Amino acid sequence: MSNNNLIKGSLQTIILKLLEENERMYGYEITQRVKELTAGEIKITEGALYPALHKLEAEGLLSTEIEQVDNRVRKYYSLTKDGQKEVTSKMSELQGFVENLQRILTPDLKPGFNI
Amino acid sequence: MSNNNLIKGSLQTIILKLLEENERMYGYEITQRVKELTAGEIKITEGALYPALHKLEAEGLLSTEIEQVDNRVRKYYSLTKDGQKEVTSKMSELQGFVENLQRILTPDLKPGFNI
DNA sequence: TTATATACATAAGAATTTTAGGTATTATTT
DNA sequence: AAATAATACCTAAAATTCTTATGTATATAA
Repeated sequence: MSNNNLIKGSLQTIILKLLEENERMYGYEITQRVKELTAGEIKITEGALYPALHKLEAEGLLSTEIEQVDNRVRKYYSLTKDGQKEVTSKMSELQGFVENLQRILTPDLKPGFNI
Repeated sequence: MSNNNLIKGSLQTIILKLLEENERMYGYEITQRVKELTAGEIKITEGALYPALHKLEAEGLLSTEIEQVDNRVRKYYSLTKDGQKEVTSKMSELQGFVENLQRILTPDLKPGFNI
């Protein structure tokens, strides 16, 4: 796990959104899914991921179940009720931010453009 | 000046891009332009802006001229040669990151979608 | 005359991430 | 058989970037 740049601030949203789509996932699985979805361009570092998961759990947005698979411990995360509400909120926050970014960075384009 | 959050790291790109479009700008002007372009939704704080400008100047991407306007000091920033190259690089980096973000967060959509 | 706008700046603290380590099992390669 | 990579968790120091709070100073508006 290493190098990307950027991502700062969007990691929580990524975690929550992936869990909205997948019911439950474990940490390592999240890193692999992101790598796969972005053709290896975004690599979630473990030093960023695990503290983020622990924080979301401490905030009551995620719950955990530990399972034994092939003598290896897996810690599965799922959205709580509060977590489910938070996904929507965090997603529209991020979407709004990206739209504003585009307004700043591509001043020629009008609303409703293509990337 | 207050609250935004999200995508820490895009401030440098914003500064460089605005200077690519405007030849020269001073700090306060940048905060106002961003506020105006985003209908007040993104407010660049001075505590973030000035250190960022100083850092870009220290890296040789920006140059400065100080001017007196109505008894008030203004510090105008312009892109250096290196700065001009860096805009392109930073812009495609950010654009690529946003595309990857969309791949993670909107798995239904195919490349070339609308925001 | 008091507050707001313009215009710069810094410094403490918070939040997030990178880098670098650590443990342990299983699978693959040499 | 031994070494490496992959799977799977974790933490801690340092770096980076941002917020919040302050400070200075002039001009304008209430």
